[in-house]
Amino acid sequence: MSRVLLIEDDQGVRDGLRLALTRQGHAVRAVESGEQGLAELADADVVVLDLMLPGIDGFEVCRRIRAAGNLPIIMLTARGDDMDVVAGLEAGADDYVVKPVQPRVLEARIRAVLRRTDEPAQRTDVEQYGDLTLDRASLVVSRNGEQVGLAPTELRLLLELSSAPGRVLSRQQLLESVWEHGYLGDSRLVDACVQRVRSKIEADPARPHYIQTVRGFGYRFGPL
Amino acid sequence: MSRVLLIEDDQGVRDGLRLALTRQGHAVRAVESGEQGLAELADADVVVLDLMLPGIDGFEVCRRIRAAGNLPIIMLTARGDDMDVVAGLEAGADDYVVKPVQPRVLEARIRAVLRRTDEPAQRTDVEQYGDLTLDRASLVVSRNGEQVGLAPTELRLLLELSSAPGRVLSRQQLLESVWEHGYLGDSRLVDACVQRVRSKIEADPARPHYIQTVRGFGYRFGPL
DNA sequence: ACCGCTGTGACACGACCATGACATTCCGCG
DNA sequence: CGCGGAATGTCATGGTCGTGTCACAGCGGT
Repeated sequence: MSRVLLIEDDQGVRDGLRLALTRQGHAVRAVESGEQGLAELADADVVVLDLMLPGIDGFEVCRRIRAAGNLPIIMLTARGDDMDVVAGLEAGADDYVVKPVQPRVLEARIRAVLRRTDEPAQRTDVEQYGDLTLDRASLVVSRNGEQVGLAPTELRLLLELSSAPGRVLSRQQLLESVWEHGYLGDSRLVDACVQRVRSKIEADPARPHYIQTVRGFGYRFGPL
Repeated sequence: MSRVLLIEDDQGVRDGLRLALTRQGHAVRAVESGEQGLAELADADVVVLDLMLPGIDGFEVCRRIRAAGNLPIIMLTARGDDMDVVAGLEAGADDYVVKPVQPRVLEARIRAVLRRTDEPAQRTDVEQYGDLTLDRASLVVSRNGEQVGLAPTELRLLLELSSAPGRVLSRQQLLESVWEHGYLGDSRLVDACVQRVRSKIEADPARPHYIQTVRGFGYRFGPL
């Protein structure tokens, strides 16, 4: 849905929010310091910023983000004092959320902020299958927010299989649509490619979850 | 400072907030029902909306305001349950504040919301991608404030790629849209031009940040 | 005529892929 | 219950393809 830059030094909170936001379909980049965050600004649509950071503190990070552009910022902190809220918003934050926060509340606030700042050009070519995200426009595949590097043929194979979730495609069909040369005796070609894709997107390639073998027929995509 | 429409049925809260916001320099119009509020929308820059209202309730008022335009809405309510917050934001609110609220906190949130919504006035053809600035009106491209001299074809290529950030464009597509002659066997034309643009806008052309190669498919603009 | 832009070809290099041999699993049948 | 064959998984490797890179020549404009 959108690219979230999460700056949070507590690893537990960081991982929890990353997982939750990823599940909501966001591309989350999580870093643990302000310096790292400032280096990643170009890749973000919105920043979720903890105030208590090692090194340069959250307020300073906020000011620098403001100076660099008009990227929306949601402050996330344990300090819910009125003075803190006012100071945070005056520093340029778009919203101020007090920890602990329910992920879906945070997600709703992210959406509310993006509604204001995002252009109507929303990217909607993303598909979500469990913890697998598949963007047919940018041709990016990611798992748990982690981008997966697929080779061209592997990517074409995955796209082909996922374009018909649940349907079994024979090796012959795949050879025609993915490799474009229809006839090729018996060959482990498709098998080998499927194997490579599995090794990259499956948690346990021996027990595939996304690309399943249908013995005697071919392969099928999709968690069923 | 700005015109605030306060919709709140409790007279004590209403008068208190009106006084406080007026002191901050806002022009406050305070009404006690949704019907009255909806009649006053034209004169407001931002709405502070109580959810517990007699007659039509706050959610319905919110939806009607949304339907009427994109006037920013701050929900103000005693119900701070997570579900309520999510529901309120989903209904189209820009912010959600739980009573009791310090007037200056509310004022800071009003300012934060207005900072976003007043901006569309400066809607220009200037786009910002990281440290790259792209002005589609004046056709000026600059990096870190430094103007970049691009040749006509290079500029068209960059504009084409950046008009669909994140989307992968094939060499064929680029030949058609940038060069306007569709068919041209195999040619390194696009590659060469991409290379030239990279050498001018990328900090490290060997590891491009803005124009990325998607092996086997084409090129993609924008950091992902 | 100069100069910058643009298209083209040659070359290098790395990544990828087709291939075949071998291991493993699955399934039916004795 | 075990066996055998077929289908599939796994792996290493050399060849091939895609891309980066460069130099150069035509061309058009100032």
